Amino acid sequence: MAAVRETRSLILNTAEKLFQERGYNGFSYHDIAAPLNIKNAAVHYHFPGKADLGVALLERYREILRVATKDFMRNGGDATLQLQGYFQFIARRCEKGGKICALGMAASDFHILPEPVQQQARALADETLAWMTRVLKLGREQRHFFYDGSANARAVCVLAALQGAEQLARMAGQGVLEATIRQIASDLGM
Amino acid sequence: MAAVRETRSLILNTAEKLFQERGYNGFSYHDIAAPLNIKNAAVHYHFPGKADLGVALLERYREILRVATKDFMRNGGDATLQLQGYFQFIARRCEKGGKICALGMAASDFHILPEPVQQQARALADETLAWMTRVLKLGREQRHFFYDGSANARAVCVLAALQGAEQLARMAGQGVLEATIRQIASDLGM
DNA sequence: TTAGTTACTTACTTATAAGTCAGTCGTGTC
DNA sequence: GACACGACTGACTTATAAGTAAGTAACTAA
Repeated sequence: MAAVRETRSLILNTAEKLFQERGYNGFSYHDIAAPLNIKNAAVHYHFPGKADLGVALLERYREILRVATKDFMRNGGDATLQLQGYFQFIARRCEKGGKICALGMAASDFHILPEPVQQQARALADETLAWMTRVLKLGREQRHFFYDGSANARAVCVLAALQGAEQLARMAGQGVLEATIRQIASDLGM
Repeated sequence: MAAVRETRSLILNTAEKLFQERGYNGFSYHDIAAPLNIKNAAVHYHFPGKADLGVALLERYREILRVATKDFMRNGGDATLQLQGYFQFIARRCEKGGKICALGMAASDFHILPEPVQQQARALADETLAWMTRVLKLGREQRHFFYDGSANARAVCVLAALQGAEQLARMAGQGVLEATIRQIASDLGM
């Protein structure tokens, strides 16, 4: 028997990878169970329905983001560092196998997600946008970034470009993501 | 009985709508057949396998784009008009029901697409990027647009931002797409 | 030492998707 | 007026996904 809660984490890891590669409808309980050498029903033991799995997935994802940005959101700090951290977070998660970050995948699968998973997806989008807006706002005040328009409109633009680039990269090559990140950074005067 | 080729077009219309709303794995032959009051098997008559349907869908989509840009690609022309046309094309296709344009959906579903459909998706991405690059290149030469960096890197950025915005708009509201379009236009000095 | 709990497995059920195939029905053709 | 053809329908098959129920092995606490 595995250590306490061990299997649950392994299931979430595997499911997250599959979700980012293939989308919510693109993997089954069997696809999760097989590489872990457990049975389909073991996954149902930890996550009775697929919606439970989806919610847990996005909750964990939000938690990672929240931990990484908590201090900045509360006390402010170096906006450049925050943004570069996010660039790395995205690049790392997408580099091998053309994965798409959970936010982008949740967005494109939005209409086929069960309602509780949609709620998580919306929360993730809201939190990410709120954080990005604050980064750009503080960054401009600190004269680290330079841009026209409201911080909010700019945040939407930057986040959209990152999400879109991850996806285009699947078809037009990994260079697309790197080129976009460089261009965004350069546009902001980083 | 329907007029010649009529049903085929209706199937493609319905499938395209479903694809843009729910993704490749998110709809079935039954979902296409039901609103047209035909049977599942009638869809198979026109498109034996789902891959045939996917290929036909993207081929038609590419054709629409090609027709709309053919003259510009050959002889040049007003870059502002081309770009504004694309903004409208995207906004119209996405406004109701949170659809995502076929390029973006193909990207996020890429790894679950049958190989022939992947080829179509790659071709669509390449063509769209080539067109966007030419628009931005000519537009700068004509002094309609102003931007830093290569036309190619900028094209990737603009296209990525549009694709990403469509998707974020599903979760964060339609305003996101409009804000992004305005911001892109403003950044280019339009 | 036994009763309970956790983390599973075995062996199903049910639903739905993709796909097949023989047959039907109207339409123009010779 | 028989015949062929295009565009379907009806009635399947097969595969796979989600989900369930009953049973079991190992540890845990009274």
